Amino acid sequence: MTETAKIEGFDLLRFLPYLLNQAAEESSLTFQKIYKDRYGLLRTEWRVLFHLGMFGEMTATDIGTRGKIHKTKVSRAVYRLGQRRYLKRMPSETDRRVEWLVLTPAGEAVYRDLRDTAERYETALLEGFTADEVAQLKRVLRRLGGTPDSGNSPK
Amino acid sequence: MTETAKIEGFDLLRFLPYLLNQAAEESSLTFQKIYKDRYGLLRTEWRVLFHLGMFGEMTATDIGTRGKIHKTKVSRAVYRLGQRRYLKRMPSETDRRVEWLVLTPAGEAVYRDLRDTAERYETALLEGFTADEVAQLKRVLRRLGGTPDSGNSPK
DNA sequence: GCTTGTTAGTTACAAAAACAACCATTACCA
DNA sequence: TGGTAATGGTTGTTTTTGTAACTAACAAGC
Repeated sequence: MTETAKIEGFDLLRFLPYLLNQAAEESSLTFQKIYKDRYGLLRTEWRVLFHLGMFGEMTATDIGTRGKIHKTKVSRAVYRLGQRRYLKRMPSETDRRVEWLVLTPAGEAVYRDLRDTAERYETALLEGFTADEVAQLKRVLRRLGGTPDSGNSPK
Repeated sequence: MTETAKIEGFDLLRFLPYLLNQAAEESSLTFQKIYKDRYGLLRTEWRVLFHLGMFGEMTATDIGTRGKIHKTKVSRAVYRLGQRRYLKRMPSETDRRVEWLVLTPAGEAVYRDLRDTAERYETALLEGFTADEVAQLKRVLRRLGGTPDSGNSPK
């Protein structure tokens, strides 16, 4: 790597959004290979699947709100997951615009496999950091990302 | 938000790659509006510009390696930055495949403006965290993202 | 009931990214 | 040398995404 040093009082390598991107890129590229190679899933599809696996029945809008995923992305992911028979759609009895989404047994199996893999992957990723560092990192990231503190938040 | 609770021992909201993504997404979407509205830059273009502003002369490959940006993305970003006269290309004397890239005065001006904006943005983003938290966050992120410790690293 | 406004979700089209194939050069090495 | 591999960079094609506009259903006020 050839380059001329050119120091000014700003270092891209310490610029937070840059660091966040690099770290996010690195960690999701690695994990992406797994769900893509193993099940042919796209990033959004994986995210939708995980939401359903974790929370059970949800509507498309619920998923979008929770995961900050745009509704068109959710819509297309749901469509593809449906085609692969990883989820089924159940029309709501009370509102005909709404469909409840729920994983099929096949979808559940994929979810469990990926969830376990994710857990192992995270463990590997965090090897070498102390429990304190990890806890603090996650706390800070949650605040930065605007993630609700815990499982439930009202609309 | 309607949902059935379905607790199993894994929480997507605590899954590190997920948190990283949310935080990265949040922070770069906000900043994206600035460089897009103000200069019509694309994300990759902004990143390339910043690299050049920070390190001075570099080749396309250098930028790709440093920033983990695929070479086709770099190539197209360089092309567009060239069209806008934000950078100029200088053929290498020793290797006719290589071109050195360097910002024009116009490019420098854009860089300085965006850099300063970025600095203010980061300050706002990190308001409410202690200096210690920030330092530790960045240290951890650098390690996760495989970012070289400081400005210079040999090939 | 009927008009107006919202909400859930899909679809169409344009912009951007991923992927692969491709020159032109330079490096390696028998 | 000369032939093969590797490198720097660009271009073409296919996937994904982003943005807007749209349909269908519900809600609210009069």
